Amino acid sequence: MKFETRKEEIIKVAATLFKEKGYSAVTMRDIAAEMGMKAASLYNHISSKQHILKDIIIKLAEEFTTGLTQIKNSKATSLEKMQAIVALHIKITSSNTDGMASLNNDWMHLEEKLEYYLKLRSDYEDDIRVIIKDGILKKEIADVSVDVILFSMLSTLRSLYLWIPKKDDLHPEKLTKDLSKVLISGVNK
Amino acid sequence: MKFETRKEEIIKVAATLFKEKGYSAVTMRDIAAEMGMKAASLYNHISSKQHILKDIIIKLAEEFTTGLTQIKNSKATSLEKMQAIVALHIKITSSNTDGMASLNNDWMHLEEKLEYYLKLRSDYEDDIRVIIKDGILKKEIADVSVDVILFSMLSTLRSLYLWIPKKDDLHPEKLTKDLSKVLISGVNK
DNA sequence: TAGTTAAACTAACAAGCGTTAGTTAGTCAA
DNA sequence: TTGACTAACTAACGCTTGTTAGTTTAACTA
Repeated sequence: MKFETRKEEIIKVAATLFKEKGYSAVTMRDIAAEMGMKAASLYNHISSKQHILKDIIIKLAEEFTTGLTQIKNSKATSLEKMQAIVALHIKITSSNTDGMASLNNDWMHLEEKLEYYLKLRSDYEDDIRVIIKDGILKKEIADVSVDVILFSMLSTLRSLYLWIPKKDDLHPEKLTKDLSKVLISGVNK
Repeated sequence: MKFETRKEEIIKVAATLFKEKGYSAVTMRDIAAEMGMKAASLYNHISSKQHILKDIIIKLAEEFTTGLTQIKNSKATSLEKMQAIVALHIKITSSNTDGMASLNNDWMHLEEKLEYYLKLRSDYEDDIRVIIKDGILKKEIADVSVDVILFSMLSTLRSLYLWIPKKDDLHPEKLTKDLSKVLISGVNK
């Protein structure tokens, strides 16, 4: 709180409200009220509502891209890379669950940056697809449809923002271990 | 198309638009334009925008409740019940992918029916939790955290609406088999 | 102390919102 | 042919939206 600029405070408050009701249902007056000021005063710190959304989403999307690039270029096995992806999502999501809600649900309201976001996302998915394919080739991963594996894994990881805040006593390492086990080894005995 | 009432047409069109932009960002004028009429004319068939949302969401939520009740009361093993839940989600989702988007993303904009919806949802999750617990007790399911299993499974099933429309050649039985395998047996060799 | 700046304010704008009232044109049964 | 019904229309309502302009207040800086 201490060293946060007023702009960062507004973005954080906005992200919380966006998570609850979605970008379109939140008004500048809602954000201002939560900040204890009038809507017009927000414009001393931010340039537009759209810009707030962009700041939230693009920052997170680029974090994911950076993280995955490191994993991709490491010399871990495919299964180890999968586990590292789980850890990456848990790390980023638990540091900003509110922002993750916008990333997942409000990306379509990006205007100028929409195309850029879509590129980041499809590249991200393609990179994971390559890791899975490689794992199947090296017999580390079962020969099921690549898309089914990718979809199932990403669905779970992208929903973490809904679930992590409910666990008040979060141990990222333990969650990474448990979730990796369930995603990779399944749940049957 | 033939035997659809005008009201059903409007609800279907609205669901498609809600999926693309979310309930709050879709205007009655948007829906009307897509129907080839003026916004005011919609009110000859529906009573309010809110009512359209309610029709979409509550119908689906009740379908899930009915389906799960049947599974719960069957004498299948826990693993068979899990597989039946996967099949239930695939069946309902593929019959109405657009509506599923509203169910997942716009339930918080329900007004009078919000409480009822939340009750259906939490009962639904509780019923699945019981099935998982029972499976762990009977050594059919690995002794991992019940919540991790529930969360991982439901995240994937709730995201099906995003993924099913992309597969133009959908075979529900094959998808059920593949997805059950990945969710239950995992992906490693 | 005087000048500058940061960050709040009030007031207002044009545009868009969901919805209502009243009207009109076409279709069918009596 | 008349009367009722259906489903569209135009026009407008009161309200809310994001945003701008201009002003005020208080705190630093010279």
